[in-house]
Amino acid sequence: MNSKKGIPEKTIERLAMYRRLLSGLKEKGLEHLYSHQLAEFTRNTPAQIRRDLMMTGYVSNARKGYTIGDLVKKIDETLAGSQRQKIALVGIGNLGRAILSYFNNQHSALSIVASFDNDDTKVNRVIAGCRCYHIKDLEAKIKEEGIDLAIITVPGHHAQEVAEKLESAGITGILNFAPVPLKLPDSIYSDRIDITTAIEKVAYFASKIRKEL
Amino acid sequence: MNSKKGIPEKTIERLAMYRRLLSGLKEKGLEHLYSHQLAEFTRNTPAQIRRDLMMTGYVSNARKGYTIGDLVKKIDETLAGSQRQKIALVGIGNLGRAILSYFNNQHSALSIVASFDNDDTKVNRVIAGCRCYHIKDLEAKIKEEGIDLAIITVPGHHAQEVAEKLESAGITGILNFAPVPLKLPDSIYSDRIDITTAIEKVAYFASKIRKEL
DNA sequence: ATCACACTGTTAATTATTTCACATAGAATA
DNA sequence: TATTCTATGTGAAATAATTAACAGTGTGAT
Ligand SMILES: NC(=O)c1ccc[n+]([C@@H]2O[C@H](COP(=O)([O-])OP(=O)(O)OC[C@H]3O[C@@H](n4cnc5c(N)ncnc54)[C@H](O)[C@@H]3O)[C@@H](O)[C@H]2O)c1
Ligand SMILES: NC(=O)c1ccc[n+]([C@@H]2O[C@H](COP(=O)([O-])OP(=O)(O)OC[C@H]3O[C@@H](n4cnc5c(N)ncnc54)[C@H](O)[C@@H]3O)[C@@H](O)[C@H]2O)c1
Repeated sequence: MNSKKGIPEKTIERLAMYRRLLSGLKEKGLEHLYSHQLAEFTRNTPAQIRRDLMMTGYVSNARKGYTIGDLVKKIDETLAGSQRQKIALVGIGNLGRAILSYFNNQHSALSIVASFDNDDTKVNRVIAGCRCYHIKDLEAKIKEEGIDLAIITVPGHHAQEVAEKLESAGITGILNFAPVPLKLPDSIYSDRIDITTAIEKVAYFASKIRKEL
Repeated sequence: MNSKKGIPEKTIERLAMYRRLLSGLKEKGLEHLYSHQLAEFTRNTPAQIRRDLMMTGYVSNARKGYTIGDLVKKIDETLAGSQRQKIALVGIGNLGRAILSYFNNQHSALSIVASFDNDDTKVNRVIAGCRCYHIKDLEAKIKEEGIDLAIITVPGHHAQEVAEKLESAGITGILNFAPVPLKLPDSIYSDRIDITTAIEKVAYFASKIRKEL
C-alpha cells in the first residue's frame, strides 16, 4: 500500500534512524510524540520530520501527535524491514570483528549469518554466534544460506576482487568499508563508509570554524 | 589564494577521497591523468570531477590533463591539510581500538595522540603508539596537548555526556560513532557515522533492486 | 607555423532536497 | 454541539547538488 516510486536516499537514512530512536522511546514507556519533539531528538526541523514520515504513508491523529508504536510499524513496512535479510561479512580483521560483535546483538530483521576470510588461522572461529568460513567457500555458502547482502572489511587492494566474488555469488547489496570505490554493475546496490574521509571532513570544517571565530 | 566562501560538504568529502587515490597513483609512478580517468577510478562523472577540482583553484594544462603531484598539493592546501591537527579518541572498545590501530598508520597531518576510557583496566594501555588516559583527565590532557578534534566510540547513552566534556575542553570538531545525535552548540562541527543505518539503507535499496528485476 | 583535436574551466540547465506557509483536522473545552 | 486551538500533511518556493553544454586553450602532428 505504500511504495510510491522512489523515496529519496536521505529520507531512507533518516527513517532508519527515527525507527531506532522511536523504538527506544517506546521501551521507555512513551506513547505519543509530536514532530517538533522528534526534531529535537534528531537535531533537525519539524518540517523535515513531517515530510519524511509522510513518505511512509502513516497518518497521525493530529492533536495527539504520532502514536509511536504504529509509527514504528509503518516505518518497518516502508523499509521492508519486515522481510528478514541475511548478511555475509568478508574480512575478520579488527573492524570486521567489531562490526560483527556489535551488529548481531542489535538487530532483528537483519543479521550477519556467515563471515569469510582468507587467513586459515581465522577460519572456523566463531564470533558473536557467527562462524568464519574460508573465502573459497564463499559462493557455495552464500547460495546455501540464501544470503542477500554483504559487508566488506578486507584491505583495500582486495576489495574489488572480493566484490566480484560476491557479485557472482548473487549478492545484491554491499556495504564497503575499504577505502576504494567498487566497480560493479547497476544490478548491485553498493555504498561505502569511508572513515578516513569522514575524519578529514571534520578536520576541515572544525578548522574553518576556528578561523572564523 | 583559494578559499572562496564555502566549498560544499560533498565536495570536501570527494576531495579527500581524490587525494588519497591520487597519492596512491603517484606512488605507482603515474604523473598525469584526465578527469575522465579519475572519474573512472572514483565511479563518478568527469563533469563532477572537474567541478570539484575547480574549487581548489588548480589549473591543469589542458592537453595533458592534471599533473598529479601538483594537484595533490593543491588539494592539501584546500583541505587545510597542511596544518597538523591532533585528535583524541574516547572509548577504547572494539570499534575504538580498530580505528586507533588503523588510523595512526595512515595519516600524516592528522593523528590520534591520546585516548580516554572510564574503565580502569584500560587506562594506561598503549595502542598503536597512543596511550589511554582516564576520562577524568580528559580536559587537562586535551589542553596540555593542544588537541583539536575528537572521535567518540562510547556506548550511546554516554555519548552526550562525553561530548559535553569535550566541548568544555575546547574541542572544535567531533566525529561520533554512537547511534545518538549530539546536542552541541554551532561552535563545534560534529558529524556522525551510523553503521547500522548504513546497513539498513543497503538492505532497503538492495531489496528494491531485487523486486524490480 | 598552422591546424586540428581532445580535454579543460565555467556557465547554464536540470534534478534532488529542504524549508516555508497555510488550509485542514480532530481532540479538548465549555 | 459548537468553538477553539495546536499540530499535521502537503503544495509551492527556496536552496543545494549534479549534469550538460560549450567556448577556450595548449599540444602534437603536419
Ligand atoms: N579499522 C578501521 O578502523 C578502519 C577504518 C577505515 C577503513 N578501514 C578499512 O577496513 C578494512 C579492514 O580494516 P581492518 O583494520 O579490519 O584490517 P585488518 O587487516 O585488521 O583486517 C583485514 C582482514 O581481511 C582479511 N583478508 C585479506 N584479504 C582477504 C581476502 N582476499 N579475502 C578474505 N579475507 C581477506 C585478512 O585476513 C584480515 O583478517 C580495510 O580496507 C581498511 O582500509 C578500517
Ligand atoms: N562496534 C561496531 O561495529 C559499532 C557499529 C556501530 C556503532 N557502534 C557504536 O560505537 C560505540 C562503541 O562501540 P563498541 O562496539 O566499540 O563498544 P564497546 O562496548 O566495545 O566499547 C565502548 C568503550 O567505551 C568505554 N566507555 C563507556 N562509557 C564511557 C565513558 N563515559 N567515558 C569513557 N569511556 C567510556 C567502555 O569502557 C568501552 O571501552 C557504541 O556507541 C556503538 O553503538 C559500534
